[in-house]
Order: sequence, then C-alpha cells, then structure tokens
Amino acid sequence: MSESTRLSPQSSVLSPQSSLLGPRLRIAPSPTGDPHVGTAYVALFDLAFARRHAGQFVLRIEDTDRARFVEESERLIFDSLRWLGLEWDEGPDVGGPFGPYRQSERISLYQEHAEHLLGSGHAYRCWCSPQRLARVRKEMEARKEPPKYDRLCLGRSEAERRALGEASDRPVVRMRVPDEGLTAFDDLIRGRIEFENRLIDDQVLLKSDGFPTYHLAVVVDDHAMRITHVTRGEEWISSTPKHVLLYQWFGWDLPAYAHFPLLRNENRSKVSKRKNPWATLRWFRDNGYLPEALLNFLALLGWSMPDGREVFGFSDVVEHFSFERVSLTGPIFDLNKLDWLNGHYIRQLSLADLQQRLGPFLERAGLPVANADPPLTKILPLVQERLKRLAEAPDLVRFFYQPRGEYESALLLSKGLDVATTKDLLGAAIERLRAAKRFDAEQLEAALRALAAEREVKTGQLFMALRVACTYSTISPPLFETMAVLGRERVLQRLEDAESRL
RNA sequence: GCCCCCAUCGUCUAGAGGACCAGGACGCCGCCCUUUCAAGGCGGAGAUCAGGGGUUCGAAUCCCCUUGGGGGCACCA
Repeated sequence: MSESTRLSPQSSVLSPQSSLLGPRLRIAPSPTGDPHVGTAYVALFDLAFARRHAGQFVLRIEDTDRARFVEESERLIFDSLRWLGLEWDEGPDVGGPFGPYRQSERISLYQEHAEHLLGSGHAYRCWCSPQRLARVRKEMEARKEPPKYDRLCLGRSEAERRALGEASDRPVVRMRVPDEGLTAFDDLIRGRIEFENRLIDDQVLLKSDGFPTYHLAVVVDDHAMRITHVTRGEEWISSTPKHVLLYQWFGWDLPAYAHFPLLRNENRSKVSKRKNPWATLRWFRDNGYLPEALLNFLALLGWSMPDGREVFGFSDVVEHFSFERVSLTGPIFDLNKLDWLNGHYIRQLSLADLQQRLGPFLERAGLPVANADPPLTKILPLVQERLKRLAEAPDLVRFFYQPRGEYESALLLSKGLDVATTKDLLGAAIERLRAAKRFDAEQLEAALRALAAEREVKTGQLFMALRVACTYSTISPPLFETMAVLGRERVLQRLEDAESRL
C-alpha cells in the first residue's frame, strides 16, 4: 500500500453507501463554553442544504486546544443546538461511520499526516521559542513586511538549530509554503479568491504538545469525514489558502468552500461572547425567545426567501436555500426585529403550548404553575398578545397572585378627580360588584359603565382607578376580563384595600 | 503595517443593464379601534443606490480608483 493511499481512508475504509451520495456538511464548534449564535447561524444553513440535497449533517467537536477547554461545553453545545431544532446525523453522541467525532480522540491521525508531510518535504520541524517568534514578527512588522516566520529552522538539524540559541525543547511542525505562485479557491458565496504564496506564513500544523492546530485538523478531518462543503464564518477566508495547499500536498480533492458573512453587533464588529451578552444561544433561551423565532430570524440575516416572505420555518429554508442567495455583507444583529418576530410566534402558540413553554419562567419567578388559582388557562389568553419574550410573563401575571400590591396611592386618582370623589366611586363600585348577579366581563362592564354615567365621570376615570386597585398598575390586560378572572372575592378585597389607602 | 472581504432607507433586505425619480420588513411618526397597555387596520417620513471616473443608446446593477466598514496576520479556534 502506497503512502498516499494509506493516508486516504476514502479508498478503503468504507464500502460505497447510497446515503453518501448527497453532500456532507459539518459544524465544528470548539468546546469553550456556551455555543456562539454564529455557530447556530452557519449550522442552520448547513443542515438546510444537507436536507435539501439528501445529504448528511455532521457535528464534530474541535477540542485541540487544551488551554481553552471548558468541561461542560460539549453538553451545552448539544443542548443548545437541539433546542434550536438542529439535529445532526453523525456526531460524538450519536456516532456514525467516520468517528470518532472528537478531535482529541484522533490525535494519531493528525500525527501520521504531519509525518507524511515531513517526509514529502512539505513540512519541517521548528524549535524556535515563542519569545523569538514574537520578536521576529515584531521586527518584520516594523519593516512593513507581512509578518511571517523567518524560517530559521528550515533545513537545519536539531543540533544545528540548537547551536543558534533561543530554542525550546520540543519542536513544532510547520508547513513549508511555496515562495512563489498563487493559491486560490472558489467560494460559493464570494467567487474566486486569490492569495500570493509569498505572503502566506509557514503555519504551525502540529504543536509542541503533539496536538494539531486547527489548520491541520480541519483538513484531515474534513477529508476523512468526506465533507463536501466546508462552511464557516468569513473570518476563515485568509487561512483557507493554507488549507488548499494541504489538500494539494495530500493529493486530495478540494471541497467546496462557503464563507458566511460575520454576524455583527451595533458597532459593526463581530459579535463576541465577551462584548455581547446575547452572543450565546443560552441567552436567547433564558430570555424567552422561541427557537422557531430565532431560527427564522437567523435565516433572515444574510439570506432571503425568493418570494420575499419574512416569516417562515425551517422547512421553507430547506426548500429554498441556495448559497447564491446569501449576501456578502455582515448583518447587524437587530434584537428589535427579533423581538417583533418572537412576539409574532408567541401569538401564534396554542394556549396549551404557551402554558407549557412558560412553565420554567413562571417557576423561576416563584409563581404557581400547577393548580394555580386563578388558573393559567384563564390568565394566559389575557397576556399572550402582550408578550414579546416569554421571560416577560412573570411581570405581567404576578398581580393575579398577589393579594396586596405595592403602588402609590396617588395612582388611584385619575386626572380631574380628587380624593373624596375617588373614594366615593370606589365605594359605589364595591356595592355594585357585590350586587352583580354574574361576575363575568360583560356584566361587570355594563354595571360599571352605568356607574360612571350616574356619577357623571368619564368611563376612563373610573376604570383607571379600578385598574390600579385590582392590578396595582396603570398598565394591565383588559379590565373587566381581568376582574372576571380574579373573581368577586379578590376584586372586592382589592377595591376595599384601595379605598382604605385614600 | 501587510493581506483579504464588503458597501441599497436607522436596521434586515429585494434588486443579477432598460419593468426602479428603487420594493418589502423591523423600528419611528400620525390616524382609526379602544377603559390602560398591547394586538390589529390605514397612512406617512426615511436611500441623490458611499464618492469619483469609465463602459453602454441606457447602470443600483459591469470595470477602475478613492473613501468607509469589517476580518485575518498565535504552538486559539
């Protein structure tokens, strides 16, 4: 078996499978904590494209950086992506024919490939210390030259190199980039992109701890896992020529590339977990965004439906996605529009669904969920169309369960009414409500409108006083329905309480 | 500093030479509905298509330059 076939699992490991005929895409997050929205953004289109063309979507964990590794993140990644509804066909937890799907479990594969490049002269060992590298880089920059490694170690034996000083004990393996020529690739979204080889750095492929860098690992894995379309953020464009070179040296076919625009924050820089609290998927979940709304919104960033529809689901993306319709500019993440979309989806929810989704938020706020009195099925219809985010629900619902509220008694005084009049009105209202035959919205409205008319006050004046008394706020769901849900006893109690505050 | 990518209303976008003195959505403003807040309906303001050169009978659409923005330049991904 020749060296190159040994390195090319494609020819031996698997027998042809019909399921492998379609495209294969992957999302490859690093386990550095809560996954970034950008990860979901790209994954959404990956999955859509894979589904559209009957291919596969793969999840691979790129855990080659032990320093940045965060213990729980793998679970966080699984949870967040699944919450959004993005399911993978192959991955560390579900397995698949090209595993393992964690790079830390494939170290020897990368080492073999580095060895291969060393043998073919496309790579060399480097003993330069980090200090020296930093110094060299600085010097080059001062000379206004592209900052690159100066190749001090190229062509030298370990002994020769050590004699020169500033060497560390364990070498790295660097790729040996050609001095001349051009390396180019065709991006599905941007077209042809070219780089001059002389400007490309001799990238480290294998670190001194034996782990690969991203550059070696992606290429080896994408090939080994038969990835046909490499999708990722625009930030990777400038390292792509290095990857292209590796494919060439290994004698492998190049995958298609698609670099998505970078999601940006309001200052136009890329969204980062450091600067933007909403950069993680977890944030959206915790703040009560519906996964279908987030997904819809993400699909609207940098992509649009051919027919211009703005409200659509994942199946519509599957049906219509194409790389050609992805725009080139990095969209600013507009939470405002997301809120609108989220509110739209919330209004669409069935009562039962809404109640279920609200459960965790109400519980967290210490509000009753099961056996609540008044029951949520009565309350939720009143707040549903007022919600933009599920997390707002507790504040809208709380007053139903608070026998006594905190509010300025002055709020009870509607414009143009003095204390005595208001007190009198409240007293009269109490009487009417006590006498009301049925305590439903219709009856209440009739009775109270009549009262306002008799006392010659504007309905709004009376109603606002009652609203504050019953809901402890000048802003509330419709008054009579609210009163009906509260029930006679609670309403009378609150009105009496209000009366006594004046 | 060097390299790369990008450029249509505040924001997301439609637009792939004539159908555009540029369409939609969010936001904003006004009116209607109305007991508050929402939701909903109707209407409005908002882009000399970054600027300048070309190409063409004709350019938001093609080319070049300038400017602006972004990204990359680690033994991080």
